[in-house]
Amino acid sequence: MSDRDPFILKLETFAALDEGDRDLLRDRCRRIVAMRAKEEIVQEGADPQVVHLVLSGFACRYKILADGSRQIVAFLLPGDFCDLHVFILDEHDHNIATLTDCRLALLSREDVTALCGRPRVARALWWSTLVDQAILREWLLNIGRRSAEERVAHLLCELLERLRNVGLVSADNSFKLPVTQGELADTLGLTVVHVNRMIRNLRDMDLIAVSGRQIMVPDVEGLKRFCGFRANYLHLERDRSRPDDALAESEAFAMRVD
Amino acid sequence: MSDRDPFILKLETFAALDEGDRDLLRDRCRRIVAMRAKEEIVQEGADPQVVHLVLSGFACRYKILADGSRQIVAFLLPGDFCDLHVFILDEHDHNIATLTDCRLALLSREDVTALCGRPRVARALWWSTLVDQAILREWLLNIGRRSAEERVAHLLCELLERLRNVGLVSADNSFKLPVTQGELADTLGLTVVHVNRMIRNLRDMDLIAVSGRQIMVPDVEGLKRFCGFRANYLHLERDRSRPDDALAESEAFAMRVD
DNA sequence: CGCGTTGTTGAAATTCCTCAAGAATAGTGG
DNA sequence: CCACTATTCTTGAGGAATTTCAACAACGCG
Repeated sequence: MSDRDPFILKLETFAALDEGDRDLLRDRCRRIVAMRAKEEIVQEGADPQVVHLVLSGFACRYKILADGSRQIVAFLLPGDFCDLHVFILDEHDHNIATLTDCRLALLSREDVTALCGRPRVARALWWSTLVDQAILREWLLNIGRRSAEERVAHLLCELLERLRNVGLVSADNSFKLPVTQGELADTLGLTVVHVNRMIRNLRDMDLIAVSGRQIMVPDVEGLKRFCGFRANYLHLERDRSRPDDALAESEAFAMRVD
Repeated sequence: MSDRDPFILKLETFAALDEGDRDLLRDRCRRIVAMRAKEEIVQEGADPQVVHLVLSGFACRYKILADGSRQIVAFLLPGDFCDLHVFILDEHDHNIATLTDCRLALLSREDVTALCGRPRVARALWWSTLVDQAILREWLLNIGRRSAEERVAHLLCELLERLRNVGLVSADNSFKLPVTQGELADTLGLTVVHVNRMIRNLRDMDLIAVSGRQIMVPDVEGLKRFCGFRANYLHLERDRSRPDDALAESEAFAMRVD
C-alpha cells in the first residue's frame, strides 16, 4: 500500500498524520476481505466485534420497512468506516451492504485500541464519525426540504467532493458512480421513475453529462448554485487554528478501547 | 439537584454510574443559563468553546435554505447535549435554538475533560453521540419512506419513549409537547396544513388524544403498530452482556480533551 | 380588550407516484 | 461470438398525496 491509500487520504483531511501514524494505519489495515456487489456486510440486530473500513468500491447503510421499501441512509466510499460504533452500541440498528464489488479492511477491537493510542489518529476517527453525522443532517435537509431535481443535484455535488477528497475524481470533474437509479431513488426518498426524469432534466440543462455510469460535471459552480450546495458540512478543511503539534503533545482525545 | 436530574437519568440508561460519577456530573453542570423560547443557542459558522446541555425545556437543531424553508434535524430534550462535537469540528454546520423556555448547563472544555476522565461517563457521552446519530438515520427513513400520517405517529412514538426515559411521561402515557404544528412540519418535511390534517386523522382514529399541548396515547402498542415503530434505534436498553465493572477496571473509552 | 401567533378548513394546483410497456445494457452459458 | 435472460433505463398516461393559497377561528399574552 502507498501513501495514496484512500483511507489515509481521508483521515489526513483532518489530522496531519506523521509517518508513524501512517505506518500504524497500514499495519492495522492488513486484514483485507473482498466482497461481491450486493452482499450484506452487517445485518440489523447483529453484534459483531469487527470494524469494517472500505478500501475500494461503494457500500451503503440502509433500513427497510415492513412493506419492503428501503431507505439508504449513507454511502460508504473508499476511506469510510462502516461501523466504528460497534464497541459502544449494543446492537446494529441498520444494515450495511456492498453496492459494488468491494475490498474491505477488517479491524479487531485490539486494532482500534492501537489506533486510538495515537492522539492524531484517535482525533481523526472521532472527526470521521462526526462528519458522518453532519452528512446525515444534510441529507435530512435534502429530503425534507429540497425539490426532487435539487436533491439529485445536491447528492451529486456531495459525491463529487467526497470522491475528490480521496482521489477518485479526474481533472475534468468526472467520476464513476457505480450505483443504479433504483439505489439513488432509495437514497433520495423518491421513485426510480422520478429519479430518471430528474437526471434527464439535469442533463437537458447541461448541468451534468452522463455516459454509462460515468458522471461529468461541466460547470461545478453552476451545479452547486442550482441546488444550493455548500461543502462546509463535510468539514474537509482542516482547522489551521488548532495546531496538530500542540494536540499531539497534550495527547488530546486519546480514546482507548478495552 | 437530585438523582432525578434528567441528564443523569439519561446517561444512566447506558452506563451504571456510581455516586462519584454522579457527583462529578452535578458538580460540572453547575453553570446554568436560562433562555426564553425561540432564542438562538448556537449559530451556523460559529466556533464557540462551550458545550450546552439541556436541563429543562425543548430545543432543536435546524438548517435553513436560501428560500427560507427550514428543516429541524433534531429535538433536544432534557438530558441531551447540544454540541458535544464542538471540540473536534472546526465550525458549526447548523443552528441550535430553543423551542420553549429552557435551562441549559454550560460546560467548558475543562469540564468535558474532567467528565471524560471517568470511563463510565466517557462511555456514556460517546453513547449519547451515537444515539443521536441513530436517531438521524431513523428520521431519514421516516421522511424518505413513510407516509405523512405514519411520520407524525412515528415522531410521537419516539418522543414518548425519549421523554419517558427522562421521567417526563405520566402514568397514563401523556406528555407535554410544547411545539407548534409549524415546527412539527419543519421536522417532518411537510407543510403546516398537512401536519394539521394528519394529526386530525390520528385523533379520529383514536390513536392519540390532544388537549392543548398535552398529548395522550390511549393505546401505545396500537400507535406503534400503526407506524411500525421499533424502539431499538434509541438503544435505551443497557447492554447487560458487557459488565460495567470490567469496563471501569479497564478504563475503557477514556476520552481526554486537552 | 386588542393583537399577534397558532390552529383549522376548503378548493385548486402541483409534485410525485403507480402502473405499464418497450428499449438498452450487462451478464451467462453454449 | 452469439443467443438468451435478467437487470436497468426510459417514456407515457392517469391517479394520489401533498402543497399552495386563502380565509377565518381560537388561543395566549401584554
